[in-house]
Amino acid sequence: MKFMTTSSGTSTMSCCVLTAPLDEAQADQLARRLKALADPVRLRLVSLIAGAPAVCACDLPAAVDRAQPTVSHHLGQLVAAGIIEREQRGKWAWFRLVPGQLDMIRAALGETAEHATSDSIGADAT
Amino acid sequence: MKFMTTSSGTSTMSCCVLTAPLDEAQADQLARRLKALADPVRLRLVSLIAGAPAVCACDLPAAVDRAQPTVSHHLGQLVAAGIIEREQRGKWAWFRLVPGQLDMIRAALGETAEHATSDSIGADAT
DNA sequence: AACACTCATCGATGATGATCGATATGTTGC
DNA sequence: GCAACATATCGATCATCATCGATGAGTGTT
Repeated sequence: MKFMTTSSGTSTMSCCVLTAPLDEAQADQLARRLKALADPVRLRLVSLIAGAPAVCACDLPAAVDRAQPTVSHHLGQLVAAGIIEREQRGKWAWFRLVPGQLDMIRAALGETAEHATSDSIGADAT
Repeated sequence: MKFMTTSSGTSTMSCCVLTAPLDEAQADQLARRLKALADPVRLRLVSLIAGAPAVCACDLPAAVDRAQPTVSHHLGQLVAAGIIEREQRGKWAWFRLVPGQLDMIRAALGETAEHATSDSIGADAT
């Protein structure tokens, strides 16, 4: 019942969902990052921020049609998840993607997986 | 405020977060799939199911250390999201990955993105 | 210093979700 | 048909979360 866990600390995320059963720590870590992305408003924020080298927070409430505190809340979640980063620039806050983070998440979801396409589904089920 | 949406019905998900700002429909769709994955128990279920051509539901409650109704609930969510599929095999239910679904999600998160790495962050911020 | 502006934090609220015991549905074997 | 088993559904509970008005903290301007 217990798997051989590798006890990955905080940022290893060994490899991917498809190669070996995730242990609890790996699953928690990946789930935390996916949860940060799994919201329509946050996805749109990420895609807006990804569209330019950096984006001013002042433009975002109108762009996603949400109140300023709501946007600030979502941006905070994305920063906490390490997906975007914040830079104060005088009166304004600018956000940009943290390079490689989205790719890490994508990689954790399956590298370039090319299995799971058998058709007989199971061998002996009485 | 309104983008030119392509009104993608149920499975288009045009391209990816990184190429153009997602409209609300695209963001909703992708968020729904990511939400289905963004839970530690479901991630472990997916990785277990991915490890074999098919997996019997009877093995899963013990494998993820949750009660049977809880596991059934999570499996239902994954099926509803189109990530796994169910097949009744006599008394047992077998689950397997739906080929290509995880890859679709990965693709929506960025194809093979290679931008967002400038350093000056914004040009004029008076 | 007083003001205007940008953005984060606080506090409240309504919605969504994870969990599991109890139960219903469906299957196998007698 | 009945007992035994596998799995889904129901109902309740507790936790998490999205949202926004009000407010606070920081910055630039006059």
